[in-house]
Amino acid sequence: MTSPAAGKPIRTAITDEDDIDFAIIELFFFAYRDFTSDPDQILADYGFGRAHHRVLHFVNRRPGLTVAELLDVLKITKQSLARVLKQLIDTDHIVQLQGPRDRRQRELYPTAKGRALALALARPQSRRIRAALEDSGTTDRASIERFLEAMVNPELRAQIDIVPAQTSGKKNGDH
Amino acid sequence: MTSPAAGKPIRTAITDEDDIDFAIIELFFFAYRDFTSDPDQILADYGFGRAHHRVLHFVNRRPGLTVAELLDVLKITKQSLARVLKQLIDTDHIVQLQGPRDRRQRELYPTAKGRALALALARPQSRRIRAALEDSGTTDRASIERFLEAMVNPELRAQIDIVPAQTSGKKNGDH
DNA sequence: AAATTACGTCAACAGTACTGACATAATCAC
DNA sequence: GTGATTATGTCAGTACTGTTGACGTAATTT
Repeated sequence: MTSPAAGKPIRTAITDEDDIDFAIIELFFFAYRDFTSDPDQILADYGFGRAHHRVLHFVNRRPGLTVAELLDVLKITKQSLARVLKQLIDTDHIVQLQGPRDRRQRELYPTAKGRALALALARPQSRRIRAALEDSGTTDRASIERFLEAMVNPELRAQIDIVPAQTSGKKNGDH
Repeated sequence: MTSPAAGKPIRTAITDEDDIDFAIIELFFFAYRDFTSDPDQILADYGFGRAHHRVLHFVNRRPGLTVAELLDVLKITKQSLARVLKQLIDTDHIVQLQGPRDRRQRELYPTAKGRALALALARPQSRRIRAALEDSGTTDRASIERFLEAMVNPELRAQIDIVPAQTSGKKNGDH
């Protein structure tokens, strides 16, 4: 059962005593696991995966963003993006337009089909969030947003605020 | 640039107007992206990936859990687990003991080495959480925990509470 | 004119997940 | 006890998503 040189088993659970916040680390894992599982059934119907979902989401959120910008947001490589982007273009969920200023750039836009799919994918996730806010008795929605935003690397927070506005109470409307 | 039958580009950003909570959907993506990137450098030094991290985490959190229980927590298949678990056992981070009641079962325990690695991996994540709580001015830590827990599928919330306790309230030594 | 940039693509590979099948040992039900 | 079920391990094959490095083309910048 145990190999000869194996260390001895530790039978006590690791806890927060080591000044490590295992509680939230674990909650984050469970929450994200179930959060991302929501759209999986829908995606499977299209033969798509989570990578397609992410691309579709950001193209809908920031229509006209370039390939380079998308790579920067997703933090993946060109080759990883190429495959899923090509599929989304071939299936007419996304179209590319030549950049107006710089004709080397490809601005990415959703089609009506792509927008509809993005909405369908977001719907169950949004329902989950809404229910969680209610079930947890959260009165101050902005506090959740502030926490999540603070979890993001400071130098990357700029990516978040690129979006239109109307996030929470006011949020963008004033800074 | 656009194929003949391509749909027309939609140039307006998708927003919360559709009653979809894109703000938190997106924040969750960014937060988790950076949260999971913390341990990557350490893992790379060992030739491990995120799957190893998750296994190591839960074996340290619930020493003596069986393979079946671990599969249920991680929501992956036996074959997916087999490879990473084998590596962790071969490198003496985890040991298996025959189940006392049911000898078919394999109880999983961390070794001192495995515990040390789990702590090292959790440290930067915990730092990020602590900083986020402070930076966001969160006074009610429990409210964040309640929200995250409410994001988990109700039937799976039992998995969370298996752990020792001292989740919220005052934690342990009330620091 | 030369260097750089934005994008696309090719080849090769790694990590993590899946399904389905099969084997073994132990336990449970009758 | 015999048979069914359970817990685990393993084999084979596959899919998706990610990586690096190299190369080509068109457009822009210097």
